[in-house]
Amino acid sequence: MSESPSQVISPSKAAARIRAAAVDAFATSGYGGTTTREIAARLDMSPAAMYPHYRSKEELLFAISYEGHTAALDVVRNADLPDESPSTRLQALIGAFASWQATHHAQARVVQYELNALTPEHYRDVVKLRRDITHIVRSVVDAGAASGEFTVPDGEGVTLALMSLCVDICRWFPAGAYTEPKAVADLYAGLAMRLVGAA
Amino acid sequence: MSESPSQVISPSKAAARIRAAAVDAFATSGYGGTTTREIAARLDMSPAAMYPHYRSKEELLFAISYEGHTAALDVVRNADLPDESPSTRLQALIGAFASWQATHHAQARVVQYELNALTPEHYRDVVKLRRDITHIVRSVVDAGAASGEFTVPDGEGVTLALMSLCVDICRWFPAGAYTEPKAVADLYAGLAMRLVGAA
DNA sequence: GCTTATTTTCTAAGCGCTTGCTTATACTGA
DNA sequence: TCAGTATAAGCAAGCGCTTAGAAAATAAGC
Repeated sequence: MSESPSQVISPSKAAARIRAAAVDAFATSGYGGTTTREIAARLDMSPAAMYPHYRSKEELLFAISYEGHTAALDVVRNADLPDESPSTRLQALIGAFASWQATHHAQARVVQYELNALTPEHYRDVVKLRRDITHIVRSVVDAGAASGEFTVPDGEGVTLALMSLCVDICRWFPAGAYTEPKAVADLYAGLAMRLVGAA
Repeated sequence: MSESPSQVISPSKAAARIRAAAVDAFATSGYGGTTTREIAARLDMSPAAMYPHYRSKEELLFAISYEGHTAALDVVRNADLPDESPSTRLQALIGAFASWQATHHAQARVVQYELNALTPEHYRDVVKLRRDITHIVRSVVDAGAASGEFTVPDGEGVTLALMSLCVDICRWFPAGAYTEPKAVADLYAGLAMRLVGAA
């Protein structure tokens, strides 16, 4: 019997430092392009220092990925305002999600782009969380369409585009005039209104 | 004196096969996670077979990256219809660009995500081409805003979003109901109209 | 509160294997 | 005939990970 996914994110301070160093390294050089020695070097530790905390390089990636996905899901969950109008809800949702992607763009990059370096089981654990996030967005899109507040010919397509926009932030942020997460959040909340054809 | 970037894409048939095998490998495992032996194995060749064609793994990546960027730029250039209205132009542009990203999603993935495995010089060569593509989209957005056909509070932000949407296709395509490039092209041409606030 | 016992986390060393790439040499089609 | 393309063999360096044992943190006993 293996431990549950949520137990994988060790609460220890040293483990958190290792994850942070690994995020920077993975975001810069990719998972396959990063050596365990390089992660250790960033912390002035010996190459073996990681192993009491994570049994393998892949398990370290999984901890980062799982932590990132739960954090993003929490942000989206907490941003939702079920009693408000679909327009208000969607703006809050997209603004919060976009802001998280911008603020944590290095972590987001690892989380989004290194998924298929995970073992199949770990991949499945993480995909579940991704589906949860998409589902929240989708339900607000559908609520707006049902109330007539949005004009949405294709809920799946619009949701895909909304998610895609936010997820891609970590690839380009920061750029041009958009160097602050708040600026990206405001831009994307407005564009989301346009995408769903809100009044 | 080094050769010009465009000479790097060898016209030989064997070189093209090597690039194709490398695209699949890089798209699956990332640049750092792919070995030159693995690329050779996909072609049933010896590990040394690549070196008469490309002097290093990085040069192979550059050839793929440069070829992909010029192909995408050509597609966008040829899709533009300078005599038409901004709405027609933007739909043609985004439709063609999105379609290319979907059709060549493996190549696009390497092209978009492995940029910083390139040497600084090679990186600069490629970034020039990226700017050219963005500039074409931007000029159509501005033309529509100038003519009053579009309502665009922030041309930079909208252009950023349009490019981001298209570039991210290679991450998720195919998915759900969107398994054909044409379906993605049509969806995105319509969404582009919404993003620029077209009538 | 101080010592002792226990557990956890680290390092130094290194194992077996793989890496990108080179060399020397043979083959092949124009 | 001969440049271009392939191969077999292999080098120096680097890889993920393991081990043995030192050091440091934590818990227990008095």
